[in-house]
Amino acid sequence: MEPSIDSGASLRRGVRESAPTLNVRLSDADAIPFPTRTVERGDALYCAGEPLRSLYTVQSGCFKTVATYPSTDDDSAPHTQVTGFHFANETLGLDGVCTSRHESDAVALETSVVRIMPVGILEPLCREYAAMQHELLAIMSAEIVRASRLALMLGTMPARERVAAFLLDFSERLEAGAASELLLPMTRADIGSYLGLELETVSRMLSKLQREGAIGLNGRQVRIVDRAMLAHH
Amino acid sequence: MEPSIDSGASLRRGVRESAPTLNVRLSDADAIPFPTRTVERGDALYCAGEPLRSLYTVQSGCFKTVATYPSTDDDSAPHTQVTGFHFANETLGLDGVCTSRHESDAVALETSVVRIMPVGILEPLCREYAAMQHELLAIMSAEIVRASRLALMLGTMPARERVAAFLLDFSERLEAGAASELLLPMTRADIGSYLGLELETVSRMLSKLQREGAIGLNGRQVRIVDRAMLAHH
DNA sequence: CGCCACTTTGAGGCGCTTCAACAAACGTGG
DNA sequence: CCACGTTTGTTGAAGCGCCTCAAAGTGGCG
Repeated sequence: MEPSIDSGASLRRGVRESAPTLNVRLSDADAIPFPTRTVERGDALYCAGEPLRSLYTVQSGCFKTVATYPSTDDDSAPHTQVTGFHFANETLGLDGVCTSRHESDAVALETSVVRIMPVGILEPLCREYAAMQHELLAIMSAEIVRASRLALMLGTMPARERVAAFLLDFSERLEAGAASELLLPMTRADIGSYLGLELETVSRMLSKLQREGAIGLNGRQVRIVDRAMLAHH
Repeated sequence: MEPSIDSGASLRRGVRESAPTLNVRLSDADAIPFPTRTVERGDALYCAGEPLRSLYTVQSGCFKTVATYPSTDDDSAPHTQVTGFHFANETLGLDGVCTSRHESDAVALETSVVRIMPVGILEPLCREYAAMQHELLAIMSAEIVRASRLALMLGTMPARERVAAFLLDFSERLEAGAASELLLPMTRADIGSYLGLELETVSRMLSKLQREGAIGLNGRQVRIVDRAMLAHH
């Protein structure tokens, strides 16, 4: 896929069009000669603990971010969880700004291309262009909201609703926008880790949604049949 | 409490000292004549949906932020959850930057004082001072990490560990720093909502931790007796 | 073709929720 | 001041949802 000039489209849902000031935004970063990098399926774009050199915008493909947490424990297995999936036009590495080190691993779920934006260049750019600064802040804020929504889901929803919400969210974030034919790039285990469920539970809930007629299911191929049924339950 | 000049202390754990550039940071915002506001216990500093006018730094007291989420449902009760507690020197309102509207309610758990930083002033200031911009980005990044950690906890830990982790986190975030005598400003229901548990479960786990000798317990007074026992389990 | 990673489905058990009763602390008005 | 309702906290018993363990099925790829 060639890097499209998405000058009109905002980078994320909920991001406002920029102020009428100088119109240079992250979305327009195509205009800036940032290099790109290709990451093969299963390879890490970066790992937790590495010094933060750049932020990355997904050009094509898909990543998962995996947090490894020594837990409150010392010897036993550390907690680990998929904290997010990231598709085209989404930005990776934001969680590392605070410590100047990456807080999680970013692993490609398929062969993917990212645009590399060095933080040493990004921050001065944002000081120069108000719209760019505003958009970076907006992107980070959106990431806070995203993480909080995840926490809310993990804290309040039963398994069935979590899986349903995951499918809806996934379909809405696709470039096509609200497609009904999905091809999941991640395993049941990944989904389960993300949703705070076991992979067997994810599988069972998908099967149940299929029996109820809300979705069509064939391995990683999912067809959303009844959106309302997924949403209202 | 008078607004202390915490010029040396960083605003949050994990935030690096600023670069050797012009030394104007959010931490030094005392130097800027931002107004303050007092919020009585139980009152809202802001509510979800309101337009974002300012960010707020807690001077004294404590807040909870509550997310109300229409859920995937229409008629039944909406999901609601405490997404965070915020003590002195912590910043409120960051989740609203992306939509220019607050995403949650902020309610004072006790009579509290905040410093009001209008976003219309803050963004230009950050463009002028690199260190200030960097610190704002760092604070937002730290909030992403915080929310992700919460999600990780909700996704992986059993009830006992959640409560133990909550107590440790609380004690570390106190101004005194790692105090062992805590006075919880929030109810069991608040804690439960935050941890994705029922209030009865929180109460049971606290009692259990007391029986095991990890803490002393008397209503909202908690004394941390054995830190290792809380951490390593 | 045969291996391996992934998925599905079943059966049983545990952890947390739910429902319920009671105790304690608090504020309020008589 | 104490009686009173309200809010908060504790503890018990029963039930269910998800996890755990197990086994078989499926698809991709060397």
